[in-house]
Amino acid sequence: MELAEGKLKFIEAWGKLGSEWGINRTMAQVHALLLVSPEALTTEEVMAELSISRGNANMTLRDLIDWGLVEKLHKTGERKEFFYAEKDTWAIARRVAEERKKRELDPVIKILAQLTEVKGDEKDPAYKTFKTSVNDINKLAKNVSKTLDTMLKAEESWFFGSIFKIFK
Amino acid sequence: MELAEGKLKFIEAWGKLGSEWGINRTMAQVHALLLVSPEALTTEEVMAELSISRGNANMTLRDLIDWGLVEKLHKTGERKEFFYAEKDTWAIARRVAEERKKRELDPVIKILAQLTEVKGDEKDPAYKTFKTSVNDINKLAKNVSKTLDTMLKAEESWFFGSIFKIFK
DNA sequence: TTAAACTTTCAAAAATAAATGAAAATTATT
DNA sequence: AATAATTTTCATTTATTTTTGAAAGTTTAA
Repeated sequence: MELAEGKLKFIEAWGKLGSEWGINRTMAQVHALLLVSPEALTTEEVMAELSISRGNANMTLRDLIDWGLVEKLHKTGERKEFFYAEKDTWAIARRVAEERKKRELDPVIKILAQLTEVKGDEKDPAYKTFKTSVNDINKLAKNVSKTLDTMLKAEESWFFGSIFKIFK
Repeated sequence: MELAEGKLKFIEAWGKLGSEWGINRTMAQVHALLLVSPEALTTEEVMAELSISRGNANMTLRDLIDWGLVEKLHKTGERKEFFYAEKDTWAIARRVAEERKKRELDPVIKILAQLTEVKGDEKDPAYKTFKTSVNDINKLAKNVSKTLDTMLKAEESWFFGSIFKIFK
């Protein structure tokens, strides 16, 4: 396979995975494009490579910056802005996990905590089932949260190395 | 908070979380409803509780069955079908992880494997960056996959218990 | 300060995803 | 076998998400 074809396949695959996980397809594609680009790209270049509009490119790049996955660079003598993607895969995974935890998991945990406070008749099966399900999910969510926190603090080596020693 | 209000809040929160993670909002809501229902419900009941159409209820319930989260029951003397949700939170988490891995992660890993085969000029920065990024992501994806496989085989206690001993 | 270069915004349009509901298909009952 | 109950399908409608592109805003340089 040629580089050009591989690049397209990579961008396509990354975009598909993103959209299946609730991330805008274009955002994932722009990220993929920047990931395989050795140099920082301009908005114009992103627009041309992916055939997207200026507005879309601008908003998507801004989102990627918000996610901490891309940084804006200025080249001396150049007027326009350049965009460069963090290339460290482990750092990327951490940023994404961190951001989604904060944006999505944490709010749910807050609501679950409130729901464990719901009072009712202990004899009522509807109440008992509600309470059990909410309590169990709450416990799971808190454990996931705790595990993520630990992973986020850990170094790359934790994931790529020693962790597997505890698995048979 | 009253049970009725709590139930609504739970269904709403579960639906929102689902939609943020690429799962149809209604599907997550139907799942939430069944999770807090002590008895198996009929299609009619699901339709009424969530104000959705028969077609929607039917398709959603079928999807939940495909995901292995809900089972169809038949009550003696009753003509219609009843739907009951698996209540074990750990089992639910495992089913979801397993299914998404199979449906979404595995295909991407296949593509990444192909992309590591792309040949090119080792002097070309574009090629070098492509190769490095693809290789790194491939390595991460395979590690995630391996970790998930191990978790899927493990027992609940693994997650809720001993794992935390390795964390400080 | 003016004008050109560039970036951002956002209302409207397009694309995509989800829901409806009535008809068709299936299944059970008499 | 006819009919009644129930489930499934799917063309159409509705809702949601994403993209566009032109206008407004901003920055830089002469």
